[in-house]
Amino acid sequence: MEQKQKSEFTKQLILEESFRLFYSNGFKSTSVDKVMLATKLTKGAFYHHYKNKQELGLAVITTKVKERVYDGMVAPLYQPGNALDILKATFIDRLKSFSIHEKKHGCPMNNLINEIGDEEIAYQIALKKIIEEWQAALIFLIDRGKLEKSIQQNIESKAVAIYLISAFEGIRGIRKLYQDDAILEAYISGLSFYLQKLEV
Amino acid sequence: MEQKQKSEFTKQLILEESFRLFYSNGFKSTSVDKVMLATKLTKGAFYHHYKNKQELGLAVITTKVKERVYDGMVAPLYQPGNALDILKATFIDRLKSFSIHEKKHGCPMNNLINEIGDEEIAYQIALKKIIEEWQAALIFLIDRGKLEKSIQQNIESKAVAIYLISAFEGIRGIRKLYQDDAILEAYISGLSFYLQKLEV
DNA sequence: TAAAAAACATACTACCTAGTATTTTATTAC
DNA sequence: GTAATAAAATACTAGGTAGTATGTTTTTTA
Repeated sequence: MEQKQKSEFTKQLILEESFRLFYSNGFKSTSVDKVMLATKLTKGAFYHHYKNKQELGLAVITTKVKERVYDGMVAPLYQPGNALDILKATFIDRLKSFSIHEKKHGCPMNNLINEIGDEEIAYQIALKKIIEEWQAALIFLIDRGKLEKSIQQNIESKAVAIYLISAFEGIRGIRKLYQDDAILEAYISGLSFYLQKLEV
Repeated sequence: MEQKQKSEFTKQLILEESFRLFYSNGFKSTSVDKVMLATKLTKGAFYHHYKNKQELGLAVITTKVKERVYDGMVAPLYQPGNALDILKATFIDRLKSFSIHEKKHGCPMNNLINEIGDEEIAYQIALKKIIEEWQAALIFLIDRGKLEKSIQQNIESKAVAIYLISAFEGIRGIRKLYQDDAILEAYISGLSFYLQKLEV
């Protein structure tokens, strides 16, 4: 049973280093050689654990990228409390909490969507799954807010969910072009106004 | 004077083919060789007109990409008429008018922002310029709408402008993951609700 | 403990990459 | 018409790319 652990450790190591490199330098700019240099293992180890680079890309999306979005943007939506407050907290606080690195390099998911989201159907399916998990959590929260009368009844939960996600991913990209946070503050101001209009 | 025309024609040809290939396959996946194969010229011609691939990338951004955004999303904002109607028309009609190809491959500007927007400051400056031209047009229109009492006085024009742009670019990326327009319809519904809240 | 299998290393292939050096062809200026 | 110059073609370099073939070491199983 020791071999399985070792194998799992290596696969995880490759996953972590490749996520890190994909995020910093992009998917296409990150070669298998570069990933394996970072792990201090060799190409032989890589092709023993993964069929090819696409399989690695998919593994990174379905594990690291998915977990990142889930932890940061999905799980908080299932917490108890006033629905609108949770929306505000999740979207605004998350943005404010980003490191310099995360502001400079944008959203790992959005980067992949725009770099390779139109290339392989397999990538589309994997990335779509993350978006839909996020969307479902938002719809759940908005519906709860309607029931609990903190959010207006007449709005379309799905439309609001998509509009929130779109704007968030959009600004993560745009922020990459700037050296300071002024653009984020404008976004937060725009978002706050929007959320206010959802209030009952 | 015939030589200058020929030179200009070649530069334009290279620009057009590279924009097309960057848009379809991405910037990094498009080699100088591929571009020149499309022009039916050779590498010698390329390096006679451009210093390197970065200079080509910048030229594509400052001409083709910029013009595309200007024609589709900026110029319409300077037309006369009810400000809110113009906002609706520009954002919603533009989205509805996209070809299958444009839906599949997203926004050329947003693709570049997310693929190379964190790599070179030169790219950032060039891309930022387009965003700011767009933003300025939106602020101008929203301010006009306030004056003409079709848009609420108490909103922040800049915040609304950034929120509109973010959501639009965001959905252009997300749409790449899907095979149909349902997600766009949800976005349009979300956008319509938002625009309605700007109304006086 | 020996054979089998898994984990990993080494060495390699075939091809693509940006960019350069040099030559040929077309155009312009005198 | 000829020298100079611009436009473009050809041939090349040095290094990176994904992936393969094969060998070695470690672990498991019988």
